[in-house]
Amino acid sequence: MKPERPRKRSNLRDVAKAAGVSVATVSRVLNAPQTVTPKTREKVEAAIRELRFVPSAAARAINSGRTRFVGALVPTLDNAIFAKFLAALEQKLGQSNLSLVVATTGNDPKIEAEKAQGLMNIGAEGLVLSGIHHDPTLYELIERTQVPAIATSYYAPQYDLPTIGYDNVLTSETAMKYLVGLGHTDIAVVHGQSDTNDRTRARLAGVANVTNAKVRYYNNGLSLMDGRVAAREIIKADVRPTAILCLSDVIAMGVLFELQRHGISVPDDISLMGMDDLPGASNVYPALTTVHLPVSRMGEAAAVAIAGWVEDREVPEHRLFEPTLMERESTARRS
Amino acid sequence: MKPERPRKRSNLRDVAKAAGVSVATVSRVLNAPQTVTPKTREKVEAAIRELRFVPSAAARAINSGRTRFVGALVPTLDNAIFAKFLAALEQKLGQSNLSLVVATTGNDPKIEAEKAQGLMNIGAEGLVLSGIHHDPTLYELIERTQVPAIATSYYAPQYDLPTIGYDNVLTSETAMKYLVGLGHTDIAVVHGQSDTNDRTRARLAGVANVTNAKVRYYNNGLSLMDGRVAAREIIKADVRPTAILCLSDVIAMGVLFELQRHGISVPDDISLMGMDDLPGASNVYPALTTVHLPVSRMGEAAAVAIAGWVEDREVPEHRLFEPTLMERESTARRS
DNA sequence: GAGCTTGATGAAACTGGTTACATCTGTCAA
DNA sequence: TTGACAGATGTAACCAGTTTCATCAAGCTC
Repeated sequence: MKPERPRKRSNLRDVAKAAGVSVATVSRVLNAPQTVTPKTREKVEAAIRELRFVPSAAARAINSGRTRFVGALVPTLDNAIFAKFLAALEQKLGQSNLSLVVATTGNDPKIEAEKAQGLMNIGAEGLVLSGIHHDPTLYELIERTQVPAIATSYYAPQYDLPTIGYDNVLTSETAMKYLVGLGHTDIAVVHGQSDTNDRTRARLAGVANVTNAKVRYYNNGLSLMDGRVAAREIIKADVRPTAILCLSDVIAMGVLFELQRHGISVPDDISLMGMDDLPGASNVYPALTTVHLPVSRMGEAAAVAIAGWVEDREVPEHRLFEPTLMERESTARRS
Repeated sequence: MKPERPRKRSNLRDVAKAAGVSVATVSRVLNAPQTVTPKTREKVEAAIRELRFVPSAAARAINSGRTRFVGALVPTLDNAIFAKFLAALEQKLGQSNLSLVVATTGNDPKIEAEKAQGLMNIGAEGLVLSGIHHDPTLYELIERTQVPAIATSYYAPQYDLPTIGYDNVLTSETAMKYLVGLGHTDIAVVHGQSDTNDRTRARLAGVANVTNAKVRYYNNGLSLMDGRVAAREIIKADVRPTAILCLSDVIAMGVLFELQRHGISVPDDISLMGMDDLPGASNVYPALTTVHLPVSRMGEAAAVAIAGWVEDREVPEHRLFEPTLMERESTARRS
């Protein structure tokens, strides 16, 4: 019952012929209708409808040199932190009439480099990267194509690419100092893979900067389940730490749920602290003390930066976003 | 210190001239290197490096008629259900060498139609929609451009576009029947906006299909905070319901946290059930009884469907994914 | 009625690739 | 020695738009 597929997509010349005008006139109807007499315009518009003409994006792009989309490379969409970032990025890019192509890298620099190449192959006008740890191939790609590229989630003013993000060292330092300030001297730190993730590495460095506490490290990935596994490890210890710092809220929530499961009260029996301030953090019970990272504002800033670079060739400045301690219910003074 | 930006991007002819060969040869070096003598190939490759030549994606696209990306329109990235969907979609599309452009609509059909137009303007080869409730302009766009488009999260075999998704009516019916089976006859149902969201509407219809229980409805949006607000409402009632069914896990978790905050035990004091089976559901304490929707498999199926349509003009079949009851710890027989 | 301006339209060049077809060179068999 | 054939390369057309510049007609002034 479907209408037969027209043998071929019609183009400008087809329309011009059908309307009895030149291609230039059709082009004008499309881009500057007011310069065309209403009478001819209507003829042309009728032909366009008749032939179901849809201008080819590629042909436009070849003339303007613009494709109007940028690519973003993130480790995963599973973690709300990146989803929130992309939401803000996409939202703000829309204001500059730019679209967002998303590619996930699974934290693998090789895959990231491949996907970046793929984005360039389809015509991305700019790249938004996560972190500052990338494959040489990717740097070479950026160098070769001279594509505008910024690094996010990480502030590093001496870095080759403009960075827009946080001082991840300071972030965990803030958290550690807060816990130490509450009297905790025996702290479990739960984190994700540090080998491929520069933010985790920086956060671990921040932890190490605070020397007046004993720290035990637990490395178990970045998921809720990983947090739960870590919690089981932690409570098995002969002498339990008095506080747990998780370098991501997702982990912290996993830890919290597992502690609850074992009847361990937070913060009465043990203090728990997260990092990122995801929507869940303020809503769980007890509400999670954490370090707020303004990920949405960062996403917007990244959008503005890459848009300005792409549109007006304005190379953006590095941009630092301050973390804020969110003191809530999951931490208490050491009893 | 940066090297001066070359006044202009170099193109095929520039390279050809520099290497002392024809444009055809350069093109061959790019696309079929084995057909070119090693000696000439090297000359050309040297020129390419020298001039920092990068082939134009648009020019390629104009010849192949392919842009190699599809667009996905989702209500939001804030809810993990869509993030998971997109993750699977992007992942699987990659296997067909297709990229994914993401656009968020905020559940507004007008915005959705605009963004869809935007996606077409930049050359999307296919569209993946959420749900089956769309603006007439969007249908018109699909009709006019004849772009492959599928609807997801919703199975509706009589729908114009191929649908890949669930029977949302059955999903909530399953949940209701389970609760009734546990002896609950006074159930609170918490849901998001039904005016713009067809899935919510279908789920409400499923609830209404189960008639042997008294149902009280609470409408408060789809966030954790909305769940908490609903919980406060629910416990204010003179006679509390014995079970709460939330038409989304996010809401259910919000309800759970608020109940915990008020010292109300789940499931001893009240049974709680969610829907979707997000990663959080199985990890919270008590683990949430819910209806599992295979969102990742659906995302993969959507990718395969749209890829097959775009690449091989195979119009996909409607595809139904079965929900599974996940009986966990948050529900109990009515005491 | 000649001269000038203004507005609408068309012809053709141009964007940057791919590719059909022609040409040229060299090898080998008859 | 010639013809056949294969392999490498070049010429030019082609994709589907935009844009420059020329042309032409209408309207206005003097």
